[in-house]
Amino acid sequence: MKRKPTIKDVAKKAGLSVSTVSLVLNNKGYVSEEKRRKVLNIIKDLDYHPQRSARGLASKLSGNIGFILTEDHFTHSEPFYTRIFLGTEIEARHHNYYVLLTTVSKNVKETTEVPRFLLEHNVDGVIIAGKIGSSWIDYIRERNLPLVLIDYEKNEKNISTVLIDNFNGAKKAVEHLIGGGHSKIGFIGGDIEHPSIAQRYSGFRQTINERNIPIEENWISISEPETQSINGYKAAKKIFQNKNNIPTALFIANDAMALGCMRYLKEIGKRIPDDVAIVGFDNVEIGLLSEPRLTTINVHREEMGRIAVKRVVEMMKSKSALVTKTITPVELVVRESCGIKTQHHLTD
Amino acid sequence: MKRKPTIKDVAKKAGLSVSTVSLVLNNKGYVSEEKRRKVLNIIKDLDYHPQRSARGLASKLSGNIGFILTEDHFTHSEPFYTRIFLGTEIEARHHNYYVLLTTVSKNVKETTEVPRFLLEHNVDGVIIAGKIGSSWIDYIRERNLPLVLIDYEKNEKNISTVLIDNFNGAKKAVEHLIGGGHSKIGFIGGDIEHPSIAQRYSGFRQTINERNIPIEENWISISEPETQSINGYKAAKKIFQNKNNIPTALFIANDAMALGCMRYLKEIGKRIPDDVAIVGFDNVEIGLLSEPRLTTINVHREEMGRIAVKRVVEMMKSKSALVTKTITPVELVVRESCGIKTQHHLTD
DNA sequence: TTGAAAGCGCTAACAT
DNA sequence: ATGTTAGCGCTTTCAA
Repeated sequence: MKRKPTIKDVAKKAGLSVSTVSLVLNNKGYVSEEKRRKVLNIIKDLDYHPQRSARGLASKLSGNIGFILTEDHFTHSEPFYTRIFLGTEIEARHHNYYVLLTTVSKNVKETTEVPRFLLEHNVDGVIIAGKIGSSWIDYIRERNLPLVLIDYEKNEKNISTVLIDNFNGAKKAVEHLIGGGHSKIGFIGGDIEHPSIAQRYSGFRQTINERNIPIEENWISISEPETQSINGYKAAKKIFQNKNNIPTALFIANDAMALGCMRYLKEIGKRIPDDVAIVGFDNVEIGLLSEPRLTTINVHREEMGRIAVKRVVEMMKSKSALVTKTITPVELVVRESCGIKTQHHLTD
Repeated sequence: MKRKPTIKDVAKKAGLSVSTVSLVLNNKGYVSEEKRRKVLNIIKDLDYHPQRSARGLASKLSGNIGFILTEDHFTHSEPFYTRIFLGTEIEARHHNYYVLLTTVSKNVKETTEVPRFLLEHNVDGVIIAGKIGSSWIDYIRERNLPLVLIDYEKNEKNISTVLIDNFNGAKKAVEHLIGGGHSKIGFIGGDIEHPSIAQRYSGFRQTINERNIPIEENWISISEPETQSINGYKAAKKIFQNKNNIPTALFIANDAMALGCMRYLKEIGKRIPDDVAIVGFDNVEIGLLSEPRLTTINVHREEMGRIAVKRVVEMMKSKSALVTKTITPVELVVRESCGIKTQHHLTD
């Protein structure tokens, strides 16, 4: 078995110095077109690939991007965040970076809890997805690492973010229901502390107001602690306990809760969408398997991951830490749970 | 901002040589208990963490484990494999390794397609989850990298594997149905080329035979190309097209297909479990949200990931590439889709 | 535009 | 049991 070629081998074969080869490798400095080509060819011939650790040691850069997720997010909202993660991996590949994923608890507790890639200076930038404790954000910023948040923001902190157009998503959902003839519309939110949920809620209220539809506070649930299916179930239970005053439609802040809610409604004999129309948010895969299939708001999760990587890479290249805020668009995906046919029927 | 401490700083402060510190760091050689303690304390004081790339360069080891998934697996069977991946991450942490995840197409096509971590010698071992082309397996073995397969095996290749006890899982599922009084039991398999599916199928047949129940081939579908929900849907359609000869129960080789099948059955007005009882396999999270909730066979996905890491680490430490085959147990999880109550009711 | 040489932080002989 | 020293493969001044 032959040894892996090194930059020396390339240099020797090219009759050039190691440093010239290095310049070609990194697209730096000035190298004549002729020699550049020559080097490139030899690299291909030898199937040479520079070794990460050597580069890292010499350049002080790891070539890695850290991706942090809170444990509960990874465990519960799995399909939502894994898709984002997949996006980061794909995009990172294009920029020749690796993504190191790790999960952490909500807040920094002790050093032993800090991701190793931070302790070992093994990442050049960090992406955090979802709601997370401020302590983490501070920790990373203190270390002067480029940081991008996905689906979360802290206004007071001035950090680059990649967000969802939650407000307009909510607007589209509610307008769709109104367009379908509904005027008794409720809302289930879950953890209202999460900016995304708060925005969806505000989109809901504002749209209802704009259309001069009275808001019935009893049909609104924003006190659940989380946004999982069970919270949707419980919220629905509360809303429907007063049998004389129930909504005919619900806009629910995410699909997981929408599914939980549907389950409860079926248990008490409500038909969906005939008795209660439902629109969710996120467009997770499960919505296609539910009965009826879920009308929802599509979120470009993979794309969000990709954008986050682009931002981090920008920040890493130019140290001018220009703070950006990218809002990704959303679309209504009409299926059966809303009971409304539309001309703008999007495919799944 | 102060410089990150290096091994030299530790050595100096301890009044010892760098090599002694290095020995302590790696638990190698002989260092007196006294000095060892001293070094350890100083490391803690300084909050010193050895730098990966320096270690990598000097030791020829990257400290990374590669995790390869085929694209379709990541995209379609998301919840199944992400949980395995999570397990690898957790276990890797204990051994001080990072896991680099990448997706590839089913077979090696060209060099540009080869995961960078292989090209750049950036992993010390590899884990592959799910069915994958032989070409990938060969590629990795040629490079002499420790390799462990999860939920897949190639008998002729002699590779370490972490598998599911598919046969007994199928047995448990079928026996549960028989115990519930069913004698007209069908099977939906999907991609029968996958060893796991083949084993579940064989468990099905053997159990039925043991109980002297006639097998009706029309109730068996093993010709679908994949194992996704749509395949379950289509398979059910075929099985139920002859209205005069239909089963009262189905054992379905995975939950995704079980859900697809349930959807079809509902469309044609069959009640579950009253008309058709269903048992799936895998215990994916969605099964809890279905209507009725899915009876299934639980697979320890996270644990499988952890075991795979343990095996790879063993192989990396001792070059004695002892081939191991670990079969992880499964349990029946009784919910509503089978219509059978049991004393051994497991929690979710 | 190219080359020589120092050195990144660590490990691993080897010497003591 | 501990220290000395030579690299690991690359990037990066600095000189030419």
